[in-house]
Amino acid sequence: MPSDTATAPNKRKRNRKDKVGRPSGEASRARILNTAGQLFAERGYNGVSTRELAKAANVNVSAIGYYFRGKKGLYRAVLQQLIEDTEPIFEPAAARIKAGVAAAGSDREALTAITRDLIGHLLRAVLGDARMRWQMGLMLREFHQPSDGFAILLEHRVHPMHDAVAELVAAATGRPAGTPETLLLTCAVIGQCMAFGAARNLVCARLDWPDYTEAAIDQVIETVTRVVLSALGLAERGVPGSAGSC
Amino acid sequence: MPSDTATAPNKRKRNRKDKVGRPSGEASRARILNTAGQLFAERGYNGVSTRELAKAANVNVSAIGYYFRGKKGLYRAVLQQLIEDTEPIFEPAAARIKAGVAAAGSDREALTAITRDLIGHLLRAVLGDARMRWQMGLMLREFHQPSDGFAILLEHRVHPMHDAVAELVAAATGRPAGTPETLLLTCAVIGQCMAFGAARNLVCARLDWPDYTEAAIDQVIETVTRVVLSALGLAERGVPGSAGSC
DNA sequence: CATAATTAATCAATCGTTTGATTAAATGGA
DNA sequence: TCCATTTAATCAAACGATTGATTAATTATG
Repeated sequence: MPSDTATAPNKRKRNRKDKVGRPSGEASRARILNTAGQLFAERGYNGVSTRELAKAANVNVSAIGYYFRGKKGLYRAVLQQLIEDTEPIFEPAAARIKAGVAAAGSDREALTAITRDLIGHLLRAVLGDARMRWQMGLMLREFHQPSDGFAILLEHRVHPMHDAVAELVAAATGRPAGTPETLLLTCAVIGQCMAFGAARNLVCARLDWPDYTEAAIDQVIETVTRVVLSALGLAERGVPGSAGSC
Repeated sequence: MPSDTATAPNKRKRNRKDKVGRPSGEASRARILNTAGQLFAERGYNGVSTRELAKAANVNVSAIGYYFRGKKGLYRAVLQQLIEDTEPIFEPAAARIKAGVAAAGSDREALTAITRDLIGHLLRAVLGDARMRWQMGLMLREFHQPSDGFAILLEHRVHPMHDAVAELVAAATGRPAGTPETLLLTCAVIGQCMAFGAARNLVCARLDWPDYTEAAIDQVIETVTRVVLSALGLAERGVPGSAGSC
């Protein structure tokens, strides 16, 4: 019988050893969580049935109710797990940007380096790493069709990252960080990266790519970096790029 | 019983009067098509049941089978209708860009004007017009999770528009239109606009907007226009913007 | 009357969820 | 050490509800 903590079966009561019953519970729970994340990301909440999910995760259907109180609870748990998993990636990234911007002052060379670092890491995460890939897919789904979990996603992942990038944008443009102009430009910068993740099929179709290869990702990063740098007025001169006709 | 044309019930057979039976068939068909488009756009194919759909369109459930041979047929018809509806918007827009670029030659003022026109029209379509809004929502869904209809969407709407914008990008950057750099930059430009449509909830949350108002759309257009112009090296000087530190 | 349009009723299949029983490991008294 | 007890985990089976689809009958119009 599931506990009232909504995230784990009854565990709290026995303090002596805390280990009774079968030992494979944690593994099954994690397997469900992982499989559900991938399937929800690629087909949506309504596109995946609990039976198919259970079969893919090699568990019995009732395990979903046992561990997560049902399908909706599982979806919420997937979002929470997503937040936890991306913590060690996003948290230090945001912190590094903030610290870098504070240290850079008005040194535009330094701001350029920070921007390059940001775009590279963001795009490699969104387009490259297999796990991060479907996690970003799930986030994109939430952005376009928010569920109950959209709020916590906004609070724990979107706002911190946007705030950090907004400081970078503010430093580059010389505007305060809270102005609508800065916020919109921040959305444009981050949106530029997300777009290449969301429209993966479209981009690959246009470029005649089978999928995002390592070399392809490098090309995307180069393009986006140029766009963002020029948008922030940080475009380096002397590089055979698209920006700067001065 | 539905006909074999997959888009209309039996009509071709009677040539004498060609008008027998009830006259409201076309209206019902159109009502289903329109309602289905909106619902599919906001909740996805699996998120809408035929019963709910029929109730929303004020028709009997069997009308879906009668007019469209079932749910899948209805979805295909929605995509085809979408293509037809957006024809008078996209076709002349793409043509105007191509003609404008050809006429502009290397006149950067003219290229700037074309770009302003493009971004303005595109964003107003994606963010403003109620009908175009959910149509774009459907297209974004297809981009992220392609169905059978993705191919014709690609052929009739994506490729023509991308080709036109690619010519503009090529003219602005001085590169050939077919190079990977040009194609990627084109994806970046169009993706920039789509991103503000896809992440509507996110943008509004960040800007503390209830929704995209007329004034809000103007601000978005201004921001995106600046980004794109600077990315194309068309940034006008003397404007208190973010680009150009020359 | 002929025909197109619409209706209610019903179909098998699948949905998410729940049940009761069973299995496997850890526990504690002898 | 042995064995009954406790607990967590897993399972097959079934629940009622809903799904997309289809049927046969009815309505309305030229």
